[in-house]
This record gives sequence, C-alpha cells and structure tokens, in this order.
Amino acid sequence: MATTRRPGAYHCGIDAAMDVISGKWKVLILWALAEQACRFGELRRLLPGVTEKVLASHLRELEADGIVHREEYDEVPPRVEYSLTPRGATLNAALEPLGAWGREHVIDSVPEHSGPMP
Amino acid sequence: MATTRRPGAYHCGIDAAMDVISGKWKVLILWALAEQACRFGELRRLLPGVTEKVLASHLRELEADGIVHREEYDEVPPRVEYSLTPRGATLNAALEPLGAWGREHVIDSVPEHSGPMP
DNA sequence: CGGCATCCCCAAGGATACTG
DNA sequence: CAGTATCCTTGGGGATGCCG
Repeated sequence: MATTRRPGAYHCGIDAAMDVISGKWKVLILWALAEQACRFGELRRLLPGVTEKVLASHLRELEADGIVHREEYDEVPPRVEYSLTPRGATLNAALEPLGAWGREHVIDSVPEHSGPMP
Repeated sequence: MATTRRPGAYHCGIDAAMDVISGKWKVLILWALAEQACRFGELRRLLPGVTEKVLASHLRELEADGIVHREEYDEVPPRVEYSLTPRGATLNAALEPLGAWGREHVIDSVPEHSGPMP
C-alpha cells in the first residue's frame, strides 16, 4: 500500500512503515486520534503550527493508507470526524516502543516537565 | 540529543525518535549494522543507490546522536569500521515492532519473495 | 579507501486567500 | 466548519569531481 508514493518494492518492513508515517505531522495525528476521534478543527488546535493545507493532505494520505477513517455528517454547519481504523490502532501500538526509546534516550535534556508524553 | 537539528522541545518521544532516524537511508544503515560491523565501502554495497555524500553525512549524524560508533584504523590503505553502539542496538530493537507492522500490513502486494526481511 | 567540496533539483511544507 | 486553490521557500538528497 502506501498509495503510489513509492511504487516499487521496499527493502524491508521498516521502511515500508516509514513511508506510511513519513510526513511532518503524521505520528502526531496518530497520537491525537488514538485518544479520541477528532474533528478537523480540533485536530488543528491539537497540532500547534500545522496549516490547513498540510493537515488536510496528511489526513487524505493516511486515509488512503487505511490508517484513519473519515466520517462525514450531513449537517449544518458541516461536521467531519476522523478516527483511527483498526489498522491505525495497530500501527500506533507498533510505534509505542519507539516512543519509549525517544523518551528514554532523547527527552532527557529537558530539566523538568509536567504530564506524561507518548 | 539529535544534535541541533531540532533545538526546541519535542512534542513527544515518538517524534524525538523520528528526528534521529529521519533520513532516507538511516533505518537501512541500522539494519545493516545490526547484523555486522561494516566498512564504509561495504555499507555502500549493502545500500544500493546511496551516494557517498549522503551515506557519509547520515553516518556522521548517527554518530553524533550516539547510535553508531566509528572506529578508524591507522593503516594503509585506510580502513574505517562502523558498528552499532549499545544505544543503537536498543533503537534497533525499538524499531522491530514497526518493521513487523510494515511486513504484515504493507508488504503483501509482493506475490512471492525469498528470504526474510527485517 | 574513505571521504569532503560544489552545484543543482524538486517535492514537502508553509502563507495566504477564497469557497461550498 | 472544513476544506480547496495558488504561490513561494527550503533543505534533503542526487551528481560530479578532487584529495589525503
């Protein structure tokens, strides 16, 4: 899968997965959606610095890769909710050890911080 | 750590780790070095398509992040060997679930292939 | 052999404005 | 609200050549 961004074969499973999550905000999107389904605007607020265009394109790629589900409600004002698919949930779980590694080996230049991080 | 590429704070452990492995060939380098220590030229041959410049810069970044160790032997002709540090080994282990996810969810468009993939 | 120095390119991201 | 549509910038990566 991974749409047609890398049409050929992958060297291994890792860079296949890396292709799916390549994108500046994708793992952050996954993390946010893992906690709760979100509307577009909520997601924007949860990711300080992301622009509408980039967020929209990332969401579309993740949807094409079967990672997130897009549910459109026919209301006024319009409302769209994004959530993780089962596959997205397994991807998130597979990222957890990497997050633990980062917390242990990288996030230790921070003197003190409050609240847990993924 | 992650040198000075992202001087500020990270949102979470995952994107801290993502910073360390961001680079087209880095996870492939990790994979290769996990099996055995390699010389520069060996590494080049193991990564078809990588250029000298990019391989060298990736190796230096990984070295700065404490992932790989560079051992220079004072011989003629010159000889340099790269190997994983203990920290690099733990990073590789943390990447394993992601590789498994990729094998299971992405690498299944390939009809048949021989030999195991990471 | 194991690099660095240069030049170049292009796709991912960002900024801004507009719309159903 | 939830996006498109444009235009523009940046830097990671590729190509090539030279050096200790």
